[in-house]
Amino acid sequence: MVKTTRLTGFCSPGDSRATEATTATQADAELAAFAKAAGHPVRIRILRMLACRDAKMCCHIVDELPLAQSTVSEHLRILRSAGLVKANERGPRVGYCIVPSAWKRFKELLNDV
Amino acid sequence: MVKTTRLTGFCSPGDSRATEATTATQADAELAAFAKAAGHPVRIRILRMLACRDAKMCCHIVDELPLAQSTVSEHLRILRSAGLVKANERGPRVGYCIVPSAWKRFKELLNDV
DNA sequence: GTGTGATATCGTCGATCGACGATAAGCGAT
DNA sequence: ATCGCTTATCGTCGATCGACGATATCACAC
Repeated sequence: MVKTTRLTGFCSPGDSRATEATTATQADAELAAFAKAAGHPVRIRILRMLACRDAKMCCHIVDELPLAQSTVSEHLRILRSAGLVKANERGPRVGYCIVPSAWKRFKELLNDV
Repeated sequence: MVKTTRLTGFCSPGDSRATEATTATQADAELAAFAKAAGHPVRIRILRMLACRDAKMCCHIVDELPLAQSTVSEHLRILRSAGLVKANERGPRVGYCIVPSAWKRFKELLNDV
């Protein structure tokens, strides 16, 4: 009988998952997506670079890393598709910067676990 | 000349990466390892379960997830090898719980970026 | 237009992930 | 000692990752 009741309502008095397990699943996916994007040393390093100076250019990042340009571009694409970074397209020279709201949300989701 | 000076000392007044870029690389790897371990919805969900009630058993987790026992065990192994979770072995019944210090360190590293 | 420098994208390759079933190993109860 | 329950490990398979070189795209200078 324990298993049929599904152990619902065990958790903290938080509102987030009070309704249903399905609600939490969405937040889980969101947090997991952020974490996955951040789950590589090179991407952490890139994020750190961007946090220091806003709108760094891709070639600057390439210069500081022992990686091919295409590889760096790929890491930037991953960070961008996760919403952690955005590109201020200004011609062929793209300025990258962190998206503060996404970064904040990432931390909040982590703190809510 | 910009490249030779390595852009040191640009970042936040945090003490952690004040010394050198090499220091940051180590922190990058540590944070990336945490993030990578957390970078899967199922593992986030498991962490959430463990945060609610300390020392949950593996079979309870399996009951709540639409996954095979071996798969859940594998996710737990990943979380354990990242140091985020530890197992209180008590015979065949293993109680899993979060390692608060590791969790705290994860958040701190994230905040330091 | 043509050339140049900066990025993005494509195709490929080996490595790792994520899932599963099957099996082994461990303790507790019978 | 044996059975049953719980967990870990192994082997496998398809999917995705991470790296690269080559190529395409784009805005600006000329």
